[in-house]
Amino acid sequence: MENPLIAHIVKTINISAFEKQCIIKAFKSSTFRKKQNLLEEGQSCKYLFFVCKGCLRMFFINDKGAEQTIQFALENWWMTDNMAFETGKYAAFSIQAIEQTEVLYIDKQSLEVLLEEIPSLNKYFKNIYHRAYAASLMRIKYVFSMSKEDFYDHFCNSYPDFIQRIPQKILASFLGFTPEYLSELRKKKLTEKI
Amino acid sequence: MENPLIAHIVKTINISAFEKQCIIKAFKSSTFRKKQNLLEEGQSCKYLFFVCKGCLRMFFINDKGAEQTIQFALENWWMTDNMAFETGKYAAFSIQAIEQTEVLYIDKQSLEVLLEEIPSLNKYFKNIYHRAYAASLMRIKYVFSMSKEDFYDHFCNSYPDFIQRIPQKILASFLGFTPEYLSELRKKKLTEKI
DNA sequence: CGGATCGTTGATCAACTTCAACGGTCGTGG
DNA sequence: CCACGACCGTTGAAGTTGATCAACGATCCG
Repeated sequence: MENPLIAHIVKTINISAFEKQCIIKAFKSSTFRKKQNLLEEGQSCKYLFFVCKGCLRMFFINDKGAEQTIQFALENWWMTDNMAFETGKYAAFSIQAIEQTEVLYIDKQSLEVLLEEIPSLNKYFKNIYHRAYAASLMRIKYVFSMSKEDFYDHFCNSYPDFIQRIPQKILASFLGFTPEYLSELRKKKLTEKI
Repeated sequence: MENPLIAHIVKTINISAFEKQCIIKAFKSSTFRKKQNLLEEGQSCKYLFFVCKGCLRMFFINDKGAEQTIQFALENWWMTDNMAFETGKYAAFSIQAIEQTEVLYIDKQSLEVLLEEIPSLNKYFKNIYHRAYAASLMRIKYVFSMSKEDFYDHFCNSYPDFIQRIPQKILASFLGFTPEYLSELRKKKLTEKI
């Protein structure tokens, strides 16, 4: 029975059994229940999280006082406030469990030690960030090129099973519109289908 | 007189004189004139570009046939269609010079060889993508939390000298609205200042 | 059972787009 | 070097999209 993080790492780089042990030792594990915060906006961001099971979301409070979700992390995704984790400054975002979620986590100093011990991990993380960056640009592309309605359709088609797992309020804020408007769209889809 | 790429790399990692030579040899240089394309949407994306001087933009054609700019690359920035460069699939974006621009560029195979020769470059690129990813998330944050007017103000305040360099049409599409509306905003700012 | 939160509905309103038209400027070919 | 065409920025009128606000029923959780 292997650690999901190790399983994920060996998809991109080769590591020895000893290195696997180093990695396993460097991470701690924890479970968060629904709605529990892993990080709060304005606090310092100590950890980098890897989702083994469950689902996280990253959000911030906008000028109207509403929670604005900006991304999700499912199984095998990394999540932290990258800027804050790296620089030691205060977090611009909060991270919260959407459902009960098991994570592995590591602090910055331990991560640096680990990267010294296993330099090839730099390649692994290079790939992780590379993909995350590319995905993020595609997201910007979609935001700008689609109407809110099309954006909703596109999301439903791309992640049909995932929309079942998240409250509509959160989905609405992720897509960039109000829960009321989402409600209207859903109604429209229903009448269209009949 | 040092190569700007080398100067940029040594800010994050230490490399030997020999390694510097390897890097210099691996890249080719080229100059593109204003409006010239470095990459076209739908074609294969062969190169990764590093801007030595000038300015590039990445854009795509939206469903209304208009060019939608999604990011810029100034001096010391990397740019390519990451997804297409990595996977070998067709580019989702075009890349164009906004002004006369000098770049260094490398193809995927040469880059892979170089990364084998100088593994510490993985760390350098890890940092590049990490920062690009974080910046991209901040951009999404701004898009969602600000009105178009505030977004425009924010951009003007953040890059006061850069707005002089780009046509308004391109700036409007980058900010996600029409040139007509940008024109209205500009007029409004002028009357407000008096 | 009771309170809080969530999704829904409808009316009103503001932000932004669309379209068409005009003057200015830039670059290109003669 | 001039003249022409193409493109760019601007204006204003009319039209859409999506936000806001308030109110109600449903559901979840303690």
